[in-house]
Amino acid sequence: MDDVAAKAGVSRALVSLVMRDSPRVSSHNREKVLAVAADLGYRPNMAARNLATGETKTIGVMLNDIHNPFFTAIAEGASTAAGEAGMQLVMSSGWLREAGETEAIEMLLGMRTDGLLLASPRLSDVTINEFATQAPTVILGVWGRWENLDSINNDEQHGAELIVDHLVGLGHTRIAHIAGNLPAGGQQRRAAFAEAMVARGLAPIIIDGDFNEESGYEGAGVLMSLNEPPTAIFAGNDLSAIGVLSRLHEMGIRVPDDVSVVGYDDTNIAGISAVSLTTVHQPREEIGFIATQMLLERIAGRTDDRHEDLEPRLVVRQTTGPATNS
Amino acid sequence: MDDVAAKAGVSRALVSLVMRDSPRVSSHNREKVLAVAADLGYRPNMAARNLATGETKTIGVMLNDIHNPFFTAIAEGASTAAGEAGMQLVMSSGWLREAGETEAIEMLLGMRTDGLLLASPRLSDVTINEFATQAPTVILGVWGRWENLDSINNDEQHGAELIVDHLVGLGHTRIAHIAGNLPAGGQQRRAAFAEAMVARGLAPIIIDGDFNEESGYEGAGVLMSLNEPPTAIFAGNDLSAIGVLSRLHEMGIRVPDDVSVVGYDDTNIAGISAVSLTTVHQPREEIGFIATQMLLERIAGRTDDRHEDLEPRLVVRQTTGPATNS
DNA sequence: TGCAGCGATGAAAGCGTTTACATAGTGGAT
DNA sequence: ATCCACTATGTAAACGCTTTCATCGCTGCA
Repeated sequence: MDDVAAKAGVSRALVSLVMRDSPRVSSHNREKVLAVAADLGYRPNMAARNLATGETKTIGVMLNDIHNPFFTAIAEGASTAAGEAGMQLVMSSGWLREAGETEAIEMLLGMRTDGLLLASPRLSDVTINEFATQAPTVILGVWGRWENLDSINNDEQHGAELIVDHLVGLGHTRIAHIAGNLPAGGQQRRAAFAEAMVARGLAPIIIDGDFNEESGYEGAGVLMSLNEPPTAIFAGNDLSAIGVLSRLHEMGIRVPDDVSVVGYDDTNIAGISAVSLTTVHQPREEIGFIATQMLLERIAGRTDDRHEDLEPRLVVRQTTGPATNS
Repeated sequence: MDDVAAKAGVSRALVSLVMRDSPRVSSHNREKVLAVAADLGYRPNMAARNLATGETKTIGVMLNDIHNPFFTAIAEGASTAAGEAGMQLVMSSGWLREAGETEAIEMLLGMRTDGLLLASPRLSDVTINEFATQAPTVILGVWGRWENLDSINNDEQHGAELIVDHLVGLGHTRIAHIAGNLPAGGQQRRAAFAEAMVARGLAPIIIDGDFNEESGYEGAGVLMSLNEPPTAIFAGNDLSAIGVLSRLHEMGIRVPDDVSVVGYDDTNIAGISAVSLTTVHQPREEIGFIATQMLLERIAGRTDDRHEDLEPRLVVRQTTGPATNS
């Protein structure tokens, strides 16, 4: 900074003003300083600025799993909202491991991002509430007892009902669910499914999994080897539905002729014609966008907790069809 | 920090030593300090530490497009390598826009990450070489005249030959390529394709696109409306191949009966049974892993440039088949 | 008894900014 | 000439840590 000031023939203070583009600088000097800075490759040291101002103009995003297009879409929405507010995004992924998430969040907290956006963390309520005391936080995709943070969620109840109704309407009665694994969410999706089934007098078939392809793949294998295999499978999310499709395909089981498959999230994979997965739509970019706006409000000083619920919508494609009587 | 020192009844210096887990601290005091720190929710301020030490123990990763599973796989490999070396990863995405990439890199440079990993940037050679003077840099996925940085690449020449040979072997002669858009790469893949075709006495059909679904979708539409449409389409990467498949499906064109489709990268989408895309395999995680190791070496002081070339391998699945005589 | 070595201390400088403040120079309007 | 608004300057403190250095008390060993 000294170098720039010297070479531009102005004071350090002025350079500082220019770098923060303050309006109280003559355009003449502004340009001069910027030119010299570019020439010298000078770039303000964010660490120093951060130390001095106490803010980083950065929001930290922890994504449950960067492999899942659902989360990258959320990141995209977040990026847009942050950009509009002149903020940067720092992303980190939990890599589907609890320890990975903790590390990622610790890092973000360590770098003192102005806020924290947690996309479907698998940590416990308690842990998350604790993190939330350290920085303005918005969490999305999981239900829990939140304190001191905003949340934005999908109405799991309704989503599960949409799916069950759709399948029941097609004549299915043996419907299975490959559940995902999100402790903090209190297994809402799984519970909602069970409830919806029971409410219709049907027995919920549920096996454990995780929100990835492997567990869909494994789960489908398990389910189809039952004495009375299900005629429809509701996977925890699109990714695991893809796994289910692969396994069924390998087993020579036709979809939807023999078995119907439903996902959740409506990621772009679901829309591919070759896949054409029936799923529940969630406005992904919008979720990220709104969540970030809520976070910005919180950073700006809002202190009351806000909890938003988004209505899911069923998208019927070609992986669901009438049940075969067997 | 003062608070922790006070509450633990030790000096600030000692707390500092503990936080950096220096061996010169008695285990008694270490535990005590750690306990107090956890209790108080104290976490060293990275900005301050960074200012004092001049290093961040962080490597910045700029991904061409976070939506593309190819890049997230690379990030995963990078994360593993970084983790082993006690470093953190900060990711940012270029969102397929040049300005987005510049911003992302500027941010990483601003936060003074110890190194820069650029995954298929679309910026010009000149720009990238300039950035590389500011921090140890490794670039991957693009060919260019690099100075002062390491690179790791795919042998495009060979990859294109594999594809062309495969298709020609199936009897195809009208083979089209939907090119991607990476200025710095000098359009290597496109050139390699053209060369391979010409070498076999065939006319290369090439249209412009970008490495995403949309451009595959658009491109397929354009290609199939030609008077003499191609019998095989080589998309720039898997993502755009997916777009091609969708468009063909919509147009009622059967794959591979009417038209064969080939991708590039062998992302996990390609492997889905429902898609089963013939493509060229690249060891994604490994690329990220190796690139990060090279970067770590560079950070550690190596100054000579290293350029690695990885051999591609054709994975034949079900989107390619014999050419129909038409 | 003396000495080495270890663990700990306290003080102080430094990292690169921002920020507040007091000061000063330059026109232009009055 | 006088005054004001505007732009710029110089200084100094502060941000929260690391690092160095001289010092010190303790333990155990020769």
